[in-house]
Amino acid sequence: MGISKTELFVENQNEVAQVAKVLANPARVAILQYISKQDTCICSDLVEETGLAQATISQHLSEIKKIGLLKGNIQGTNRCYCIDTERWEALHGLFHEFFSRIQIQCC
Amino acid sequence: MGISKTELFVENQNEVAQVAKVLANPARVAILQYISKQDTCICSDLVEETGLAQATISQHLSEIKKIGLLKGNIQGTNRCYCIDTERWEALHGLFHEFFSRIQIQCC
DNA sequence: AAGATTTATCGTAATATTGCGATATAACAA
DNA sequence: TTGTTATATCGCAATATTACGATAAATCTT
Repeated sequence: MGISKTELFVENQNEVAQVAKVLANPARVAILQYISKQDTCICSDLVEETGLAQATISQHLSEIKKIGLLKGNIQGTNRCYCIDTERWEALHGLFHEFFSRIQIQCC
Repeated sequence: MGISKTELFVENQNEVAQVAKVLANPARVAILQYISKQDTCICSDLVEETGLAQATISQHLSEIKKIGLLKGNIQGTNRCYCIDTERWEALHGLFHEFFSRIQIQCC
């Protein structure tokens, strides 16, 4: 296999899982943190910052982009990768809700 | 490859990633939600509930267990899987912090 | 135009994940 | 003890992920 049976689950569960999958790699966590901390937004010092190859970083960025977390202003050769605030807050809410909805009254 | 270079990243980043990996599958999300909603805690109607095979559910439970989210009271044949409240709240905090720490001042 | 710089994409190897059937293990019931 | 029920583990096949080098594409510099 290697493929999740998404059709068995409700949309919310699949969405949590899909976003979690993007966060499920320390490089992508680091990339998100790094991008957010740059005033300048002139990115891909990420290669130097993380020690990963440029191709690898580019791939990770595209995974992050897929869930709508990146807003890129392309300024010539230096792409400017920025976090999409609205989307970020939406995902924050998604996870907050997930963690809050659990009722623990058990054993 | 297929293996993340965890040595390149700080502990916090690896921890977020490790937990996210567990949440990165809709079956595990569903299992967590289901377990939390049961007053009774007599689990593994999970097989019937999710439509996945028993072996698969058992495997997912063991992944969830690995990050400390399950407290199992074994009562005879019916294992009782329960969510570990403290751990749950700790992970809630971990993700809340992750989402909050991002400063968005960019582009 | 020609070279330099930056990012994206392709192809590939190594490893991980997902899901399942078959079987093992453990505890209860009769 | 024997059978039943519930869960765990093993082995496997299909697919996904991770990382990288090589190369393409795009833009800037001169």
